[in-house]
Amino acid sequence: MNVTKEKAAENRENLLIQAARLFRERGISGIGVDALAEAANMTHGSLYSQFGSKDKVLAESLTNGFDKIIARRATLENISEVIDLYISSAHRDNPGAGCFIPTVGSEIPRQSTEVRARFTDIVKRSMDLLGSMLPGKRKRQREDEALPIFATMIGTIILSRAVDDAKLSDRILSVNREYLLQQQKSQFRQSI
Amino acid sequence: MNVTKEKAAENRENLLIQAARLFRERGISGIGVDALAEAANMTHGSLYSQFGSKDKVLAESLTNGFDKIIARRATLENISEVIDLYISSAHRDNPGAGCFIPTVGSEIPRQSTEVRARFTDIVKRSMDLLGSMLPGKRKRQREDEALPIFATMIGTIILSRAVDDAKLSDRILSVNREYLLQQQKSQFRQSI
DNA sequence: TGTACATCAGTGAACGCGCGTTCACTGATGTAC
DNA sequence: TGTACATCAGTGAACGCGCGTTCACTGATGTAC
Repeated sequence: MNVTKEKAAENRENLLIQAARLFRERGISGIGVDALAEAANMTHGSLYSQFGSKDKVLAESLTNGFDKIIARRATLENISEVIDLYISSAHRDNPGAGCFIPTVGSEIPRQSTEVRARFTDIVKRSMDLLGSMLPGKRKRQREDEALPIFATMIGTIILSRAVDDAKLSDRILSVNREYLLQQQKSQFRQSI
Repeated sequence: MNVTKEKAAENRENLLIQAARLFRERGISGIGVDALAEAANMTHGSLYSQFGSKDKVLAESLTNGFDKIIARRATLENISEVIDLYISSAHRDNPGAGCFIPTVGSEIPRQSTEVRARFTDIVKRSMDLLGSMLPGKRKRQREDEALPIFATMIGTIILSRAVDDAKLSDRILSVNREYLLQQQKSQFRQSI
């Protein structure tokens, strides 16, 4: 080893950070092993020495990236804050730092067993997190309350990014954000 | 020409049908020109003679495919019927015959100007169609009512397809379908 | 503490393969007279 | 209606390129004595 164990771990972590960004920016089949390695100042051979395959890089970067999103948002307690953050132009315009689901979600059905399992875990943890901010009595009930909100947020970001018309994109964001926030308010009134 | 104009138009139409299916089944970057041509019993050279590029095939197949979905569903008048059809295991399990948005939506931001324009047109026509089934007084208002429903349907199908757990997938479908249908009912009651 | 050796992260050339696209050519269809 | 020619959908070899992966090798770090 011409590098300390510490340095190797640092290189590995750096690769995962770049990979998480690039998969979200360009899609799974839109980024190659060479480009992933280069973004982390590695050779592709070094990437293979660390991970063994592109698929493993994807699997690891999904979990690692999601952990980082959660850590960054640990202060959020209110579902309305989450809705505001998620359905925002900042999120729409920065896929590389945002949620994995709208960026790689439609490629997941064609991925390996391991990648699908990791992705499913992300979905479950998201349901759990959103559910913890909702008023239902049982965990299951809270998750069920979270599901339509979750799906709406995902669909909204996909539409707002795909559309070729800035005004329409802003409209999609604001209409759906207001819809979800309004619904939360009336839900809250009902529960008093 | 070793083929009549009629036969050439038929070949073109056939290619578009196969392309619309394959783009939805495997994603835009997941299917190659050779495979597209082969699925329509063409050579890739013939495809280039007809379309000039993969991008043009995609652009044409988006519009052509969406027209066909609309034609097939011309009898639908009720938003609840649309929700039932869209958020169904049949739709989840047959991406090749379903809506384009959950399958290619996240790849659209990286496509050509023409493809993005075609896709935006599909989004606008979908908003218009869903809006026409909603009670708002003005067209704009009806579209705004349609947007959260539209986004929820898209997000729901993406989640249900991506997830590696049949029970969870079914649950996502049924919870979100019931949510939207229930919401329509209460909306309807309010409007009487 | 000094020496000998094992480890293994990282290097970079090379692999076969499929990608999107080009191009010279074919030959039946369609058209002009 | 018959003949000569233009059209152009379709053919298939070839292009350069990037893909994911393999592999023999390097050499500083880490370890055993």
